[in-house]
Amino acid sequence: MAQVIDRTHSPRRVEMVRAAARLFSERGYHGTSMQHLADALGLLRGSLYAHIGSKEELLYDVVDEGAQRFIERGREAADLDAPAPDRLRRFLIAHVETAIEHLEAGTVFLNEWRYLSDGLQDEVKAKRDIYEAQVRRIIEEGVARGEFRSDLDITLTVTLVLSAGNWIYAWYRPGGALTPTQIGEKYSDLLVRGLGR
Amino acid sequence: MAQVIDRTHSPRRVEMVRAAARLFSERGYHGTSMQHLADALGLLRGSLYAHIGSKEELLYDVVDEGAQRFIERGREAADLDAPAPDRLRRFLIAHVETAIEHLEAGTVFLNEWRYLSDGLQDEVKAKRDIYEAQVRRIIEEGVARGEFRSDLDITLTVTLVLSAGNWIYAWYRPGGALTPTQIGEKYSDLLVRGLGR
DNA sequence: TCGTCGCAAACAAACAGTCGTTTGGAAAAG
DNA sequence: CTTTTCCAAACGACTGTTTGTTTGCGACGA
Repeated sequence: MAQVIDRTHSPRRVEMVRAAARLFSERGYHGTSMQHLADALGLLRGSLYAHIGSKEELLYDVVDEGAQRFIERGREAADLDAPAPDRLRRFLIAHVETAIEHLEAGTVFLNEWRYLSDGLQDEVKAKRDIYEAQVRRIIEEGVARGEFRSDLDITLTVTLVLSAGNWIYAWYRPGGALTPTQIGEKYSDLLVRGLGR
Repeated sequence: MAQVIDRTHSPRRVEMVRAAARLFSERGYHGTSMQHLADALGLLRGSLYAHIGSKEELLYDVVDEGAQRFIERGREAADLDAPAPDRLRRFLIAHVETAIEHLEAGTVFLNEWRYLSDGLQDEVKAKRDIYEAQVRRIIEEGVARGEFRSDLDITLTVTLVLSAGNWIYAWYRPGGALTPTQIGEKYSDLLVRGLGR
């Protein structure tokens, strides 16, 4: 019987989602057992089910929380009343800041979402599409207003921007030389002006 | 007893590595069981151990094979006697072509290498560093010769190039509108000239 | 202040399977 | 006849989840 559990944000549940984010990001979803989770919280395996319905529900919570944060921070930048290069700059800064403030949840969002069952995957994809549309809007309007080159392949340009942002998880480690803001700044400069002289 | 198995490239073993690449890329390393592998090959679980020493050995083979291919194709481009922008262009084309020709092994290389035990991880990291150094050389020489901007943050620039290349796995699906060569071309143009006019 | 009720949280134990791996012997190949 | 390949069976450990029961605590009326 697929037990449905209180969607409340009880302190204990929040604690579980946070522990899950850490473990899933370190060991992967399939590499993390309910035993690992229970150990991290000082409980027995079975006791977790007083707070959650299933392991997958926990994965979904982590992934969805990550997606939600990106959408909200991204919209602020995309909705700005400013030239496209500025909006792109603000967008990238927001992205890098968000990614780094929530490294663990973000890592799970990018690497483990595909282990969700089909229905839940669709919900995640929908949010990912919303985020991508924000970038696309910035690029398209930049081209329309003559702030970006008119010969851009829009789709590939959007992909390049997202590549830069999402690959953060593969290399950034806390305590690096650059602040999140600096990384965002430099990326947008690099993207807008290019490597050439 | 940690059985060590013939490192030969017997046909049956090659077939296993290929099946492992497919399954690991689809279901992840921990999400793939020896049972899945055996089913794919029409064997029983235990029979696999006539050809391999362990599941992890299989993962290492897939990952290492992927890394090797990138290094070899990358060197051809990095060693060219040509202006840096041209070498970068050739490098990106080679990268995208390699990635797409071996989508499955490449996906495993990027997503699953972290599940290797420490010793094997180090070997993979060493090869990854070799590849990164190839990009770095192109960028540094481009700056030194005045072909790229002199105010580049070299490390971050290298990271951006690798981001573009590695994120391929997240979005490319066979049968897309662009050929691997076109993707490489457009990426290098975008990176060198930037989005701005 | 006391007893006791209700309730959520956690335990203890078990469910039916699956995990990666090893072993001994049969079949197949050369 | 030797060597490789595979099966059949088992190893002990672990999987996610469910169950019945116990624990501790706040609210309650007297």
